[in-house]
Amino acid sequence: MAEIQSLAKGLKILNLLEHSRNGMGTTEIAKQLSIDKSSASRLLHTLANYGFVEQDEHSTRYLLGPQLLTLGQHLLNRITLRDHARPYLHELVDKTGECAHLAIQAQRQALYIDQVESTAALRVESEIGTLSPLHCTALGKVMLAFGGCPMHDELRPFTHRTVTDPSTLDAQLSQTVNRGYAIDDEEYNYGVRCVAAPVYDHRAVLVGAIGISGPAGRVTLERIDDFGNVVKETAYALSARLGFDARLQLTRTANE
Amino acid sequence: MAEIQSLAKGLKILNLLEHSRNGMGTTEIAKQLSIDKSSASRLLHTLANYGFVEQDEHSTRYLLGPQLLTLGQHLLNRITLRDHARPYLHELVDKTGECAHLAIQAQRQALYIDQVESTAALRVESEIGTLSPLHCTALGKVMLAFGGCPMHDELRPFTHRTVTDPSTLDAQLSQTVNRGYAIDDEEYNYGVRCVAAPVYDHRAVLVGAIGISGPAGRVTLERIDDFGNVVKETAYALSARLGFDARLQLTRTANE
DNA sequence: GGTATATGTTGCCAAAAATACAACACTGTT
DNA sequence: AACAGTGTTGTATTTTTGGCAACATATACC
Repeated sequence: MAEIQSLAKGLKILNLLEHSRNGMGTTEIAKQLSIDKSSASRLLHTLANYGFVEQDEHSTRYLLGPQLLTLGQHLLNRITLRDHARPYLHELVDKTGECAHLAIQAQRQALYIDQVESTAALRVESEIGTLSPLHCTALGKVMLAFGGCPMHDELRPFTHRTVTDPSTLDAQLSQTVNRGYAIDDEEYNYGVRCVAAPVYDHRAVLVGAIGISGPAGRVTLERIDDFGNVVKETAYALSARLGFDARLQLTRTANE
Repeated sequence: MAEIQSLAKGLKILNLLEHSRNGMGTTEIAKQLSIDKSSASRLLHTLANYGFVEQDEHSTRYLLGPQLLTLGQHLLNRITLRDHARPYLHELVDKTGECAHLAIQAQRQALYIDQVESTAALRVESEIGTLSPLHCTALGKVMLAFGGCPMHDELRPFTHRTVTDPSTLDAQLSQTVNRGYAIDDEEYNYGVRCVAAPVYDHRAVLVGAIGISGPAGRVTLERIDDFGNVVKETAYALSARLGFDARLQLTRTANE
């Protein structure tokens, strides 16, 4: 496949500048990319003409420019969580063979807003648009554990495994935070186990959760941690797609 | 000044894609930029390789890519002004009930870098990342009046109230300096009035502006001076937070 | 269903643009 | 004052790019 090399060089410069705290000089950039100073200089001028980089006040070091903000923000406004999440739900189905779901928090419950069915699965009715309780579903527990919103409602039982004791639930939630994914072990529906992980946006705010659910016969307790890690990684990739930067979360939680 | 033309073409493609709702095809892009289909195709492939654009699922139309989000977000992280300003924007919303904005000067325009919406407000699309002209917005007039950077561009009209006469604008700017805040009286958008005031840093250098904007029905001409004083005081408090000392400014202006 | 129109991608060679090298201007340092 | 470092500009050479065409694929129209 043909690549326009000078365009590629310009884009490489932008990627380089991303990782430098205080900008970079022409010579420094040229060395990193193994190109001549003069080429770097001209590439930088072009990038600057279009606002993709800008020079520091002393007209020496180059920084990322405001045009990137403009374009990036534009992107955010037009793409909804659901559109973004869909390919990742498919990825989950491909990797686990189970049904995948996307939910957001609404009305102190988990609102299912998308679903991708596994090909081999029995035909189940779509759960999109349904609300589920937070304390006994994997998607709901993610919101409790990572959303910072405590559970005040009564812990209504749905199966004999449903956790109804607040302190037991608290223990489960901190465990959830530690391992990065939540588990529902037949706590809402008999014979169904679920795993879910958090999705963050560009402000490091929890915006939803994705997860899988399947029959206890296939989603066994032996395999559930493997599933959990797959879900966790996929959710992380989706978050990155939404502009989430793990470092942001660190500073945010540090402030709280 | 030398420009790397193929890089420029790639950047132009990104700018084109910003203004298209559902992406654009190779041929369409080629026509807009008066280049050959084949060139457009190769440029797009290069942009796609680096994540600056991506193809729609049907492998046809091109959209802006996630890398722009990553880079744009990175840029935001750099700007500590934004972090400092946030509580003051909330304060403005609390005191006035209107939307509050923070902007900096970039490319001879006002770059919106943060926004806090009033609770009662209709849900408006975020303006973060957008560039606005200086001569007909309150935030922009602040930069002209207090930034010491004269206006040389043409005064393009946006509404019938937009000031297009240089000497009228000059009079407005000195009035702005005297009272300490700038007003936009439906000069950019019909039905919207804005008020803004300058933010200085520890060196007494203008670093940005904060302000509010709201429907002319609520931000009336009778109340606008009250709003102006609130904005001015809040901006002053933020400046103090950034280490600004009013005495510094006096010595600075005396030296010039 | 079959033809016609439009779109996206790939080879090839001439033509044009980017590069390397050097020279130059400028800054801060020893 | 000489020096080392940086950033920019001129010019010839060489590489890359871009136009043209063919090809493959998708979409519209009888």
